[in-house]
Amino acid sequence: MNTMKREQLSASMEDYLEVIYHLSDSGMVARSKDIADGLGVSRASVTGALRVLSEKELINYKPYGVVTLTDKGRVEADKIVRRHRVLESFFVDILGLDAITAKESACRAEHALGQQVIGRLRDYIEFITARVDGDIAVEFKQFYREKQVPDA
Amino acid sequence: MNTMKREQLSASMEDYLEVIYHLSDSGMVARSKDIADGLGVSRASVTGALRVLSEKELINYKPYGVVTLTDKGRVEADKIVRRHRVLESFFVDILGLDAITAKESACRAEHALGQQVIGRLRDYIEFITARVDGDIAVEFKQFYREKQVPDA
DNA sequence: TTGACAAGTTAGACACGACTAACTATATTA
DNA sequence: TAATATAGTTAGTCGTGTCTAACTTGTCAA
Repeated sequence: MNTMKREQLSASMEDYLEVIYHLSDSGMVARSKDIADGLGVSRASVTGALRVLSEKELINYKPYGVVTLTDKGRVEADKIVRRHRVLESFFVDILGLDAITAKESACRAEHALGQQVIGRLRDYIEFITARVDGDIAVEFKQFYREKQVPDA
Repeated sequence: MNTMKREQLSASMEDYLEVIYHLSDSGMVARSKDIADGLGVSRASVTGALRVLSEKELINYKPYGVVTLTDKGRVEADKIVRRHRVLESFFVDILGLDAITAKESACRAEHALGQQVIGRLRDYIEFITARVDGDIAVEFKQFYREKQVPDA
C-alpha cells in the first residue's frame, strides 16, 4: 500500500530532481558539481539536497558516490519535466514569447500549477495547433504586434 | 530618484499585500485578525509581516493601530491583483477550468510570472474573446470533453 | 467604571534552503 | 607513487516565514 506518504516535493527539491534528470538524460552521470552549476547553487547546498532526495528514495546516493534516479525518482522527475515542457510550449507556441522568457517562466511556474491545469493546457495547445481554419498563432502574433505600436 | 531599492517582494509579502488590498477594498479597515483568517495564518505571523511591509513603506502601520495601504503600497497591490485577475480569467475563460481551481492556481502562479508573460496573456484573452468567426472557448470545451471520455 | 473577552504583540522555537570556511576524499599527472 | 588540484562533505550561520504560549492592549456590556 506504499505507506501513502503525503510528502509533496518542495519547489527546490523539484528543481534538483529536474536537473539530475537532465544530466542523466544526456548520458553523463549526475555529478554534484554539475548539479550545483546547473542550479546556480553552492556545492554544499547540493549535498544537503541529495540527502533529502535520498531519504525520500528518489535518488540513489552515497557520500562521494555517483547519483542516479530511482524508479520512483524517475517517475517524479518525468512529471516535473512534462509540466515544464507543456508550459514552455504554451509560452512559445501560443503566446509567441521568446525562448528565454518562456524557459525562465516555465521554470518558475512549473511548481505552482497542478496536473489539472497542466493537462488542460496541453489539450489547449493541441486544440489550437490542430485547427485548420487559419493559423491562430500567426494571427495572434499580428494582433499583439499591432497592439504594441498602436500607430508607428 | 527614489533610492532605487531593488527589493522585490517575496511571494508571502505579496499575499499579505493582496489581502490587505481586498479588505480595504470592501470598505472595511484591514484588521490583523481578518488578514490572518484570509491567509490561514496565525495572528503572530501577521504582526511580523506588517512590520516588514511597513518598513518597505507599503502600508501605514503602528502597533495596535489600523492598517492602510500607502500610495506606493496601493500601486504594488494593484499590480498583484491585476496579475491574479488575468490568470484567473485565462483559466476560466480560455481553459474552461472551474472557478475554484482557477482561483487557487492563480493564487499560486501569480508570484511566478512576470509582467511580460501576464501582459501577453492579457492580450491573448482579448484576442481570443474578440474573435467573430466562431467561439473558440466553446469549441475547445467540446474538444476536451470528447477527449476526457473518448467513447462514452 | 470595571471586568471579561477579543485582538494584537512579543518571545522563543522550528523548518527550510541557502551560504562560507574548513576539512576530507578522489583523481590526475609528473 | 607522491604531490596537487578538484570534487564533495561537514559544521556553523543566516534569512524567511511559520508556529505556540504568554503577555498586553483595546472594547464593550453589565
